[in-house]
Amino acid sequence: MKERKKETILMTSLKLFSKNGFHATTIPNIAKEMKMSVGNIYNYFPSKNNLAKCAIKFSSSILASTLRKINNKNLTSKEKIYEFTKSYYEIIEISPEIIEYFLRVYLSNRSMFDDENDKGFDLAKDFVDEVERLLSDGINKQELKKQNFYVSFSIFIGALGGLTFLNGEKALEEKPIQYAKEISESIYNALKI
Amino acid sequence: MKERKKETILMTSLKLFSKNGFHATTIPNIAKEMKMSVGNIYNYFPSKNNLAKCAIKFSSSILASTLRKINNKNLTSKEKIYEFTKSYYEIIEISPEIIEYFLRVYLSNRSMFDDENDKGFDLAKDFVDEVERLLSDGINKQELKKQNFYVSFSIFIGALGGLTFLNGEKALEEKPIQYAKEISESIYNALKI
Amino acid sequence: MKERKKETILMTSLKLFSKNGFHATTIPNIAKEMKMSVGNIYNYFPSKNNLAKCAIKFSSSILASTLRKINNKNLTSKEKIYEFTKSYYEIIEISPEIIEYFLRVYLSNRSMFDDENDKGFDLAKDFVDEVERLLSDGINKQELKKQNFYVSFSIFIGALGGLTFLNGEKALEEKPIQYAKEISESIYNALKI
Amino acid sequence: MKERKKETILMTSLKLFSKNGFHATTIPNIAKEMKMSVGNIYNYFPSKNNLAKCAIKFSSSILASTLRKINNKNLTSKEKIYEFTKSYYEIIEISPEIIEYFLRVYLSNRSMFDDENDKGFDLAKDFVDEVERLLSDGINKQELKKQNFYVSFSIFIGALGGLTFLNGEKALEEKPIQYAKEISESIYNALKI
DNA sequence: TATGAATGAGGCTTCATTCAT
DNA sequence: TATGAATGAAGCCTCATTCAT
Repeated sequence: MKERKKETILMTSLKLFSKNGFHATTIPNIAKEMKMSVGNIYNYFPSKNNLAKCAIKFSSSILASTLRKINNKNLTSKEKIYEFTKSYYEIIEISPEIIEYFLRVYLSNRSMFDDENDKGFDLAKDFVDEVERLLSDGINKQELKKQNFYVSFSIFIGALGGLTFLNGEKALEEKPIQYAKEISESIYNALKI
Repeated sequence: MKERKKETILMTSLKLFSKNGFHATTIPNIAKEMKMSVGNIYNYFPSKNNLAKCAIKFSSSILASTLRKINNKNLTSKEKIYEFTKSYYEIIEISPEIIEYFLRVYLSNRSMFDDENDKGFDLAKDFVDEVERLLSDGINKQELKKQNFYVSFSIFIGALGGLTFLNGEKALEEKPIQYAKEISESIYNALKI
Repeated sequence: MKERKKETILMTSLKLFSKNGFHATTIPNIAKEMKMSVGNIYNYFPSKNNLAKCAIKFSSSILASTLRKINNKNLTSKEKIYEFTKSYYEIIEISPEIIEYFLRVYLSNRSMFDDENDKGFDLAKDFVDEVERLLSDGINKQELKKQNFYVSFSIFIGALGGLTFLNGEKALEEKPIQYAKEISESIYNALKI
Repeated sequence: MKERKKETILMTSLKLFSKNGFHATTIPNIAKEMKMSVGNIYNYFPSKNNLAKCAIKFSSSILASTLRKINNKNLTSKEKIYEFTKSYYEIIEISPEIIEYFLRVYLSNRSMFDDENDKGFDLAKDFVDEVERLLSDGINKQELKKQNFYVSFSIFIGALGGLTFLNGEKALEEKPIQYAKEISESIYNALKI
């Protein structure tokens, strides 16, 4: 149950951080949202920074496991890209904070996450590894073009993030998921052999 | 000369904001970097928020004019995409702050930029308009696929930004510009008819 | 057994207070050191302040009884001074907290110990009384000079404390007890007729 | 004038620290006492700890220079001890905080003053050096007994401090300075050949 | 225009103490 | 008795902004 409450705090923080940004979210904000006292949060997390770091780990692990499940299916690369794109925008619909968090907090506070234990980007390593698996698998199956991993990664994840950004800007006319088919096809075209 | 000094302040702020983030950059930091007094900055910009907003306008105008020049050339869409990709990563090499600023400041502080006068994303309208011009021009010339603008925008700008992110993470082995050819081809493949 | 546990808490507090100071020692610190719960400490002592006050009483009573035993012996004043000096530095070697406590906690938090019941210094009254007994006894036996009690007290106890201070500063080359002979002789010379 | 204000802050802090102890004195307390804003104090001293450390340096330098002047006079050791005792209790009468500070703050927060730059006790080095000069000078002139420096230091400074303590406890019937003659004679007797 | 000292609200964090179990 | 999660007041410190010079 202690673990349970820790997770609740994490989810609430994730939500507020992703809605308002790291600096604009105060510990009292989080406490109030949870109807919990300020001090008690510190019984679960030693600092606001640590809370933000755990949130990164948490949300990147969701993305990683989502993609892992897809990678484990017996699908073509094209299908996998589509499946992940769909899942990604489903997450945005249900728990937008999981993805928004990267844009709002991680991107702009990277240095905050660097310390002797974690190397910043490593926090998302599991997810990056799964992307690599998807890509190298497609290359092996001669479905995808053999090209620099960073380029493919940028195309794939950059495109997904780009639409997320536009969604956050309220620039889209439809919900992101409506664009899933179209965007995943474009991504596929960029990566295919 | 007043205009001249205003611009110096802007450039310095842009540099510091993009290096350290908006909240981690203080007005005294900026003043010190310029060997100017804190108070005097307020003779040129009414607030720190306003400074950040002007910085957005400034840096998006650079991107916009860069792309405008390319659009005005007599080139195929493929060439234009390549040209802009190159320019984009050249900017990153010479003045990374112009691009980093979006990642560090704009993305995570959007609400800050919303007020009665500016609608946030509108700050980058000029640039978005040029992207649209590039794309619709390609469609007209039957070089690019006719598809939802937001999807194409996400692919194009998302991919460029994705690599910038990886560069910021020190995840790349080469300078971003080394990937320009490869990434612009992928983008083209994603968008072509 | 309740009394027994109470004493254990007291000893632990005394140790931590004297090692780290009153404010730097928290109730959770004490609880953890004892493998006891925070709340349970409050079943034995009503407050942290009270704990500190009891610790003073406890440690001054040790000094008082040590000196009382010496006073009850059939010794010259010179011998008594030497005996007490030795005992004092033995205590420092075995349980430095008993003496350090005065320096770390009592001296700098006197006001804390003043309330309607106790008058601060009175906490050490037993000990002060024994010092007085030693001195007046020496005067009666025409061994010690008849002089103002506070002056003699300052010389005697001040000198012992001075060396304790230097020991705490790690300024001494030997253990305090090595200086016992020399220092007690000096004290005697200061007080003798 | 900036230096002047810095000194005023120092004196005020010294006064409050010595009256109430380090932890019981808050920065707002100090600010209020000076009719100054909290933030402004930080324009002069980077932290509360640093303020306390500067106060140590300041007050030990006063003691050091007082004793240095006496050492430079052509006096017997007995006279020097008397002179310094008098000065010491004069300081207590006029600016008790200078001496009380050691008892209230330094003694009980030593570890606070230890860092890579200052070694705690070194803060008082100037003063300790002057005491050594007084003593070795007396030994050379065959007025004082050749004995361990730490022992003599403890007798001399311990005795002075002992009476200060009693004064702080309001245990004395007269002002400390009334005891100067008597106490300096006892000290001399302890140290003489 | 330029300076930089001054202000004070507000954020993070700590910890004595309580209380439900 | 014993536990330890929960409370919330209070402290240190930062920094955007102002203003007297």
